[in-house]
Amino acid sequence: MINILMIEDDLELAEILTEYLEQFDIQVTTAEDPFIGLSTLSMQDFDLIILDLTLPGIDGLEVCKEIRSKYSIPIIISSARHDITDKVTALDNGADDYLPKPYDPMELQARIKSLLRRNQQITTVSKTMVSNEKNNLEVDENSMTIKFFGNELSLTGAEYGILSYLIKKNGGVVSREELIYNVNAISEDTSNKSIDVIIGRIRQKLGENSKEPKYIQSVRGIGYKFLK
Amino acid sequence: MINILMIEDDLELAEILTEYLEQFDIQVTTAEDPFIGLSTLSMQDFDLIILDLTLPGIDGLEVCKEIRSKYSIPIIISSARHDITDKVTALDNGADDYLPKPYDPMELQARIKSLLRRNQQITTVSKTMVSNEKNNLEVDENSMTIKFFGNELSLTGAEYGILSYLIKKNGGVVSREELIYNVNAISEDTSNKSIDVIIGRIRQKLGENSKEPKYIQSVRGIGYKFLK
DNA sequence: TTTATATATTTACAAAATATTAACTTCTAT
DNA sequence: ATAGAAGTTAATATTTTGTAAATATATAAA
Repeated sequence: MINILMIEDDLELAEILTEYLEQFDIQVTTAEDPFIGLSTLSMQDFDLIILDLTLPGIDGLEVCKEIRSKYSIPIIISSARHDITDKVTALDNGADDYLPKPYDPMELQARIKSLLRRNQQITTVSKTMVSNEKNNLEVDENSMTIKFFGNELSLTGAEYGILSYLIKKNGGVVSREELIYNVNAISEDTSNKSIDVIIGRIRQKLGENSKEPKYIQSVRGIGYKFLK
Repeated sequence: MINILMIEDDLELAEILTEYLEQFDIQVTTAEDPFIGLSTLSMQDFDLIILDLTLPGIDGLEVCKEIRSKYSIPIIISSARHDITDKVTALDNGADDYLPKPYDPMELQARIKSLLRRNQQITTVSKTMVSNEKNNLEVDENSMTIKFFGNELSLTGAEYGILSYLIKKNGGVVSREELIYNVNAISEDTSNKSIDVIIGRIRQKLGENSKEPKYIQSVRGIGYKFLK
């Protein structure tokens, strides 16, 4: 799923494009106002920006400069201004493409694809950390690794899946069924008992004594929870 | 100094553009014939290609596909064909931009600059070694080469594609499907098993022991990741 | 408290899944 | 024709998952 931010005050056009792009698994968030657009950008992750130039309150070129000064996200300018100076200024100010209105949505889609193909570099990092005096665990979903006091644990797929699931649940109780159903590396026809076995193996790797658990605690009759 | 290869049979236009771009420290090599263009490309390093679509002997789209299957160099299509299908097909076949003739040379220059800004990055991975610290892997996307401890590795297209992809992912787990889909030199109907074989060949060239991998680690059930 | 029952933990093992490697075929370009 | 590369297949090695059985612990009933 690709996420695009569209800064465009022509809502009718925005609507048409949004619907068109949806077909290609591209989700569009529209900001009518450029300032709202900028604040949306600071709160959410997007893969690309489509920016109109004639906006209320501020010139689109300024918005473009502003975005480029903070982010390396690809920008496509979509504008009714056909002036060569506008095009050159926009491209010089950090825009990656300039599409003069009106255009065929198909061309927009093709240009988005082309730009993202080049730009599909480093994926957004998603890290979850749990740390206090007693425990210090860091889940890196990107590399599928878990660090325990700074050292990478050597976990199998099922072990990684269960431990990261418990950690992400942030202390909530998780049933065995929930684990079987949600952890990819565990097949769905696995028996509940097998979960206990995998938990045992994780505990061993954490150097945990199940009598006095510091990390994973069993919840009788249900499953397990991660101790915060 | 920027080096551009222009494949264009309208020599008058080529002459005008060449002179214009020279002002901006851009050197243009013109190939009137597409086949000569392709062989020039294989002998010299260029930063970007400007490709006309209506060429003698072969369709420009074919040339585009051909170039993209071997190189990751940016391609700007410059064409009198305004048809939306041509635009979309070109962009889908690996072109980075499509500029309908006639255009202002100034716009061409702005688009060249914008594209190169994105594309002229070099990825370097440095590792801390026992004895000394050194940058030991360096990916140069322009020349499509990878240096290992300063020496250029002799990699085939598929090997370069996979290794550079893994490195760019910065330690993120990459599935076999993702590699098949995203690495140009690998055809899309390749079986997953073949990826393992190519990985094996890369490992051999890196002098890696798969039991104790320093560079490429397999991620059971998914694919591989590059060790940071 | 004692006993019975349910549940959890641990250990050992077999089956299944997956990765690695080598040898071979096909394809492409020269 | 030849060489090099990509891709396939099959044999081998390895790892992981899941199960079963033995043991330990907790809960509830007598």
